[in-house]
Amino acid sequence: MTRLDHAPLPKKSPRQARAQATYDAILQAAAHILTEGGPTALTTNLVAEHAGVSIGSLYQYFPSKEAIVAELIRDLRRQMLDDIRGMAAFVEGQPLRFAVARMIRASIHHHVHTQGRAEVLEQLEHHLPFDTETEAIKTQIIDLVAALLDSHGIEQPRHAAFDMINLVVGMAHPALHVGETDYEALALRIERAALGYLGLNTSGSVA
Amino acid sequence: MTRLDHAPLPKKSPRQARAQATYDAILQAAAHILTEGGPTALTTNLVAEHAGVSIGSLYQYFPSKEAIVAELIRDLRRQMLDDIRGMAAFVEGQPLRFAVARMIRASIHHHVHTQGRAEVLEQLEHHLPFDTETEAIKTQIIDLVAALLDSHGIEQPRHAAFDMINLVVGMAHPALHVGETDYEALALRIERAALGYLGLNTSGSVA
Amino acid sequence: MTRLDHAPLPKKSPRQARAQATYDAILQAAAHILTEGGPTALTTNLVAEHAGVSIGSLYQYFPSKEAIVAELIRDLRRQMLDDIRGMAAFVEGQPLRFAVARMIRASIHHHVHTQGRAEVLEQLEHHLPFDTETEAIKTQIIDLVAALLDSHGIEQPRHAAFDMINLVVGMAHPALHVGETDYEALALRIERAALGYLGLNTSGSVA
Amino acid sequence: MTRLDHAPLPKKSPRQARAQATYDAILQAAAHILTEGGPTALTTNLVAEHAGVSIGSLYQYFPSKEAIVAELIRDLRRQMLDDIRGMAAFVEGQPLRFAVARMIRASIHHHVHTQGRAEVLEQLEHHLPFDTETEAIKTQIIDLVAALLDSHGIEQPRHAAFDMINLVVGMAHPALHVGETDYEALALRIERAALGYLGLNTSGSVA
DNA sequence: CATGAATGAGGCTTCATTCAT
DNA sequence: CATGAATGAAGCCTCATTCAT
Repeated sequence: MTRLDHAPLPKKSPRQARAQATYDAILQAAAHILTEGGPTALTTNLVAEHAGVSIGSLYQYFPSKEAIVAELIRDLRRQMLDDIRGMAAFVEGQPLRFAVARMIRASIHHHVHTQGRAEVLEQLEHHLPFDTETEAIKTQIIDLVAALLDSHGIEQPRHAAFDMINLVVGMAHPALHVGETDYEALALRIERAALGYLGLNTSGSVA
Repeated sequence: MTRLDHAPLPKKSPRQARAQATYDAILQAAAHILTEGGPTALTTNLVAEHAGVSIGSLYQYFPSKEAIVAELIRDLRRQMLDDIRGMAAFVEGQPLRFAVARMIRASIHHHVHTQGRAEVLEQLEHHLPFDTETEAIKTQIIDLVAALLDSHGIEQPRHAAFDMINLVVGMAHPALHVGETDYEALALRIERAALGYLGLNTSGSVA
Repeated sequence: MTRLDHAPLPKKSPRQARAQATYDAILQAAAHILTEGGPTALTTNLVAEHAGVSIGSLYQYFPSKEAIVAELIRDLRRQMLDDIRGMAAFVEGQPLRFAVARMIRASIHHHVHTQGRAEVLEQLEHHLPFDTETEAIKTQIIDLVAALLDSHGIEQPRHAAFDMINLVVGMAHPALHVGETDYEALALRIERAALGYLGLNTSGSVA
Repeated sequence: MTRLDHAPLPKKSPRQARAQATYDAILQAAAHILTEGGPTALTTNLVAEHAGVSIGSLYQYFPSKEAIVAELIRDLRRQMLDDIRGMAAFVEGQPLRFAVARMIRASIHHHVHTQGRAEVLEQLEHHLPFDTETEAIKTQIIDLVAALLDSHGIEQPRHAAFDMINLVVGMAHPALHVGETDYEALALRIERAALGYLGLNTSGSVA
């Protein structure tokens, strides 16, 4: 159960257009199977079939099944980072309340958009060898949020960023999972908790 | 994709003392393997071996591997319910702030106590057939918290209970996973979010 | 694949009434399971359960599963022999045509009466070690029929007896299996073949 | 106890020459094991071993053990149908006596040729889910014989075909099983019964 | 490079049988 | 003797991966 092996990287960077297409098809197929059938449904043969390539070809592009999952995770994290980057740029110079509101909506949007892919992949990530790039991205995400909080004078910004992300995800994810569709109402509820955490007194009370 | 099958129940209730010991040993072994090696490490043969019984004995008590996991989940939920019951009784008549503080500590304690078992089991629960008892317990947990919140005048208490539980678990769980050991500090941070959610203004600000 | 081992005999002759009851209950349970669920449904534990005894007790009376089946087969053959004996006595001194007619009806009756038990048991018999008693009974059955035929001047009576039995069973069994319920019509059809075999010209033609 | 499931079909038709060889080897091995050791000897691992392929390969071509047996049965029935077709064409326009004689010899030949495979497979067929193709073939066989009988003015030709087939098989099969090798003598005995059944008076009597 | 046939370790489960109580 | 807990060999099957064509 070593957790220190080298993370599985894609075997080779696709040089040609066709190769790139195959590569992408495999990832898409894997993502699709994962969201539809869960982790146990993800078999290399099924992925190859869905991707319309032979099992042999699949192994040309990925050294192992884990490598596919790892790449899926990296993709997701990259996209997350991009979203957060965009959001951070957008709220630059705006008051903290506004920034927090944006962040929460962005998070909800992200979850809805990736429709459950995030859930399964995060589960699988736990049982994958440590991946440098993924960790780097996660660090960047924390850093971005921390910088944002720091610029508003929040103490221990990295700590706070960690908590904030967990708070938002922790509340949004189960609600969405259970079928909640009123995203704005959900966002407002999460906002109360987030602002409370940050010590920004909210005007009214639920009680 | 049926989710309506019969939930896997233990096959046969142990009548002799020896049987009870075997039964317990199997569950303990399974829990141990799950926390140490994750879902993929959980094989029936390994469970039997760790439990010090034959594979045949394992199948005397559980009709399938899933049934073991299902029972583990039920155990966890029952324990959760007990903890919450105790907590609810303890905070009876106390102010909401106090109740919330207790609830958060209880939750953290529970997580620490079950050391990650909760995480894996919740993941696995998603891919198991619907289990009436487990769902019943979860409902009772929500009901208890909802009643608590309701007694303090919180609006939409069931909704709030759902959010509160996710908030607490969502924040506590990753922090503990990452190795945080200052439980009191963690509790205080979660408290700020919780009180904010409930609209109970906190005195100071982080900023 | 030796076929020469000793046939499995019941472990001990039951001396007491209770023992006899248990012994019978086991055989009945086995017969029932066999007719209902076929050979694959016959497991020792299930037999014990149906018989209302513990698996340990079952093994007090029968040394193995095969022994149960072997006893079931012996039972069936004994009953067959009895039926044929009765029939042979009944047709004593009657013309051959009459005897044949009786024999056919008796055979059909026997099959209907044991409702499929005969089929399954005959199949199983092929894969059981040679059983002296069963073979002895089968010989006696042939002998009885042969004597009957001989008394009517049929040549090579043992050979003819063998053929006659197969003819009757071979025609009756599939027809009954397919659901034929007009036993008399079936008997008449078989009779034509039997009489033809024996060289007793039938009055009319099907054509 | 459903009998309405899909019949087990071979999983994947072999595209390469190597594949076809593997496919055939599996079926041959299964047939061999079945005739030598009976149903209980037929294990997937043994089949794979005898076929000289890995167990994985076996499951590339057959989704289950039952599927192998089902295919063996279909093979046998197809071959039977072919034999009967040839025989029917051959006796076209010939007198019924001649046709019957041919049919009986063909049947004996078929049994000898498939050396007991028929016996075991017919037994196993009872415990297999309904197979459309097999049933279709059986119907065609009956139809062919019925047409033959009908062309000779036999009443209720389908009924008669059913009886005739059972008569012939019912007599031939046990005799051959018991080791009879004088096929012509056997054929003549069966002929007497068959002609008797059809109402074609035989010249002499056994008596 | 693509293909897909082949591999085989290993997972789940059954069930005849033994044996301590 | 009865009980039923325990055993474990052995069967069925999956699926990640390799390799000849």
